[in-house]
Amino acid sequence: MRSPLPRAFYERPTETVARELLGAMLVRRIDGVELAGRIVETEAYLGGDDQAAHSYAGLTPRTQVIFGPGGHAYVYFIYGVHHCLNLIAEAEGRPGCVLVRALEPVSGLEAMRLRRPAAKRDRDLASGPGKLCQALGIGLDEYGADVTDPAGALAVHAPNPAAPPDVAVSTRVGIRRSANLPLRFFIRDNEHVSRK
DNA sequence: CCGCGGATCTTCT
DNA sequence: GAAGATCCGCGGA
Repeated sequence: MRSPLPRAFYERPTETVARELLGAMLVRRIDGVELAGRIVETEAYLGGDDQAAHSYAGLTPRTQVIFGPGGHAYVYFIYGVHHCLNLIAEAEGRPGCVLVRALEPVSGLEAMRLRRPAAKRDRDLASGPGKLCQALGIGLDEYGADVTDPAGALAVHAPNPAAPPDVAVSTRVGIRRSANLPLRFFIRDNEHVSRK
């Protein structure tokens, strides 16, 4: 009997949440099937003076959920093509979110392959923020979803405490502003990380 | 393996 | 108008 990580896990400093999400299991129920992947890469987007964060522009219809309580999903559409999934950190009233950048597929691989026809190998299924949303069928319908809800279609389960990941840190990928901050976390030498 | 450009929508200047 | 937390197919080495 598994249960999702509680809200208290998320309502902590964003960097801590980003680091400790490594190794956790993202579980997606869709079309009667359960898909799951281990989180192997994340990035923290902070409140305050992090100019790369969407919340830097203030509270807007799009960024509303980032200012709400922790443990909810922030999904947005980018480049007219892809969706990206974030998990909200910090308590209500304080912005902060964690971009889920890559998963190691664990179950439901057949369904993931059907959703990702461009993936030639299994390491292409979810090794990027847009790829993993496509693999798991995550879109704007999941905006605001409560990932601490055991009955929800999207949930996150605790990592195995007996196998703590070897965590590496770098600058974030694909941004221009506040680009020099060490806010990207990934599991060292994992084949499913989006890039070196 | 590496670099380049197109796709195509939302948000902000 | 333009940039953007991206991905993919193509061509060349």
